[in-house]
Amino acid sequence: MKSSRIDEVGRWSSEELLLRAAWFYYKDELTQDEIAKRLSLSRASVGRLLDRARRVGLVSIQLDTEYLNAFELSAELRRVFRLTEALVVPDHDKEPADHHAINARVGLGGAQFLSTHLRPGGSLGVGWGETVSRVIAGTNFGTVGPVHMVTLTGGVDGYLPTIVSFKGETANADQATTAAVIPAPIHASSPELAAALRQEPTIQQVLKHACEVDQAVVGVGTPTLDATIAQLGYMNADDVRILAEHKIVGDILGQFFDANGVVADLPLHDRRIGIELADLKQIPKVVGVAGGMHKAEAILGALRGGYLDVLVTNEIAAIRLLELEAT
Amino acid sequence: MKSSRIDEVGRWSSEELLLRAAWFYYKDELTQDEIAKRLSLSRASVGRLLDRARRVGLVSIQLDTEYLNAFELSAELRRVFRLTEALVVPDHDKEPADHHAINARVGLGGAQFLSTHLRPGGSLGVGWGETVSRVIAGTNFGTVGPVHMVTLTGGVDGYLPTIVSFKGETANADQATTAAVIPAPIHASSPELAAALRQEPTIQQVLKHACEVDQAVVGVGTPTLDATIAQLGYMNADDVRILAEHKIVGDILGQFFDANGVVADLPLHDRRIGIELADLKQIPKVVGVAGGMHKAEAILGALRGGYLDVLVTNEIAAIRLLELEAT
DNA sequence: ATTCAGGCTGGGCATATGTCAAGCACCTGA
DNA sequence: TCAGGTGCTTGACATATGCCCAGCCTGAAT
Repeated sequence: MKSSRIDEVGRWSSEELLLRAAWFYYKDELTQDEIAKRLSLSRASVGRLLDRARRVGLVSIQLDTEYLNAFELSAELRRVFRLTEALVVPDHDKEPADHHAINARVGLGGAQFLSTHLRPGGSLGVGWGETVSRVIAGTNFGTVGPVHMVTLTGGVDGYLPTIVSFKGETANADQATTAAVIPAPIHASSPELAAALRQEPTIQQVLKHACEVDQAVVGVGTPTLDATIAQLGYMNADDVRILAEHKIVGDILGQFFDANGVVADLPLHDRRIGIELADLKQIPKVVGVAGGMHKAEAILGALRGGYLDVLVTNEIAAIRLLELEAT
Repeated sequence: MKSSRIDEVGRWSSEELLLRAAWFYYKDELTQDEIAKRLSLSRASVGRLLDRARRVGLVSIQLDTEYLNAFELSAELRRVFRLTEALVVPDHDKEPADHHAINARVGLGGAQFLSTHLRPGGSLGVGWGETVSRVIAGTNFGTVGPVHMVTLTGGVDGYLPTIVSFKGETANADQATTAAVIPAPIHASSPELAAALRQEPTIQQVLKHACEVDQAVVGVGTPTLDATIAQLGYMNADDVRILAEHKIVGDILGQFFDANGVVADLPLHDRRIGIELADLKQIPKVVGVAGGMHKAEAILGALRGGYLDVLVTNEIAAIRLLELEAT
């Protein structure tokens, strides 16, 4: 038994073993038992191998874009808001789920979108927020080929560690897929500090790249205390009050806008580090990822402002958006 | 029970239902039981839905290109034969499997390659043969976006019906993905007829397009009676004898070449309808798909002739190729 | 050399999945 | 209207998978 394992398995590296197991299972549709026999290990080990293969992203499951677009709500969103594409992830429960769960689900939708629409060798601007971070975490860059990622704002210290950390996860992806990160928070503690940071050559350079990416993925935030941006301390109750006075409905990349998507003139913006929404508009394909009933008004503002070319959202938000726009 | 099914499920089209089930299962990782509950149908039905979703290609499973390339044999093939890429599909059994099984497996590999390397809006030349037909059948064009396919030779009446038939399978794929087919067999019954067919404007036009595709997928055949081309009656025992006299090792698109990949001057070629191997060389990325011990010499000839930029083969053939080249 | 921690392995059980035969509703043609 | 057929549902069963636990090996610290 042991000798046979050395003969059979021993000469393969751990990665080759993973690959073999995954191929046998997902392509040849062998059962775990059969794989175990052929590889001379226990079925449990094969199960563990497959588990690992899924975790590291060796295997990825995608749904057909055609079908996704055939979803009725998707077609309506495209028509009503003149979007290039719209992806609506179906909800299962009627009752409102918690924000994090929604973000995770919609993030998966964003990942699905990127996985099928990213072009190798292209550049991808990465926005800020929990949902975006979910998107990046869920996207399998290995299947899509080398991509150059650039952050569109500061805020690496918040929700974006996945970008940096993912490089080590896959075997040698770092050769291919690169990431340029703005080394600053999204909001500095004072306007002066923000201005100083914006002058930094390293930051300036990334900002310049950020304006030139061919695709970008951004979240849409709400002007409330439970928003991630507030939870992380970039915004306090006073700020929220001011936002309410200005009739702000939401933000993208930390820039707040009203129901028509017009960016307001706010003190908060002076402390911000990142590209402007005007710059964002110049990016050929901007993918907005946001879901949940509570974000409907914010998303609507973003759509009216024309910042998004593609929207990834969930069912309930899509329905609400169409209701709001119909009235 | 019945009324609830009408309420819940009745208003969704069959396709939306399919999509929902697939999303819940593959993205949200719900169990079939949970999906059944939420969709108000039986678990068995959900199972059937998922089965259908897989069959029509709504869901597709891909392996990470990085890992595939990390496979040791793949790296060696690339190095030794100076290929852009090489995909080696692992074998499970030592004993030689039957040709059809090998073609199916390697074809799946080709499909995996195309799925991750096709570019939407691009054009794909499609060669002739059982393996190529497997590749096309296994490739999910829905996930990759619109592709324009062109046949590189005649022979639709033989092994290529999948190209035509697949259009009806997916919902509205025909809008996006197109296919131009040379309406002729790969070998006409006489040189005169072949010449006449080659003059046909419709055929000429497709041939012209065929030379201009940016990618192509072709098989590699052997000069033997059990080859598909012979089985379908395009070649008889006499032809095979002549091929042997000319020291032919294999063919691509019905053009036969020797161990160095040099195309021989054969009467058989006068009856052929399709682009020349010289034209094939001009295509930026030519993917060769062929596997099995018995095809090693043929593949080696093709590689020496420099016709292929990418090779998809199986393990045993890869090992044999490297052995042959080493001596 | 010894001991301990950590990680991996294989067995066994609970759960999830694939599949079959029987039954039911709906459609069709007489 | 009714008999027969078609296709879908259901429940039950066989199989496959996920998961936990105890045992083993390995490597490091003492």
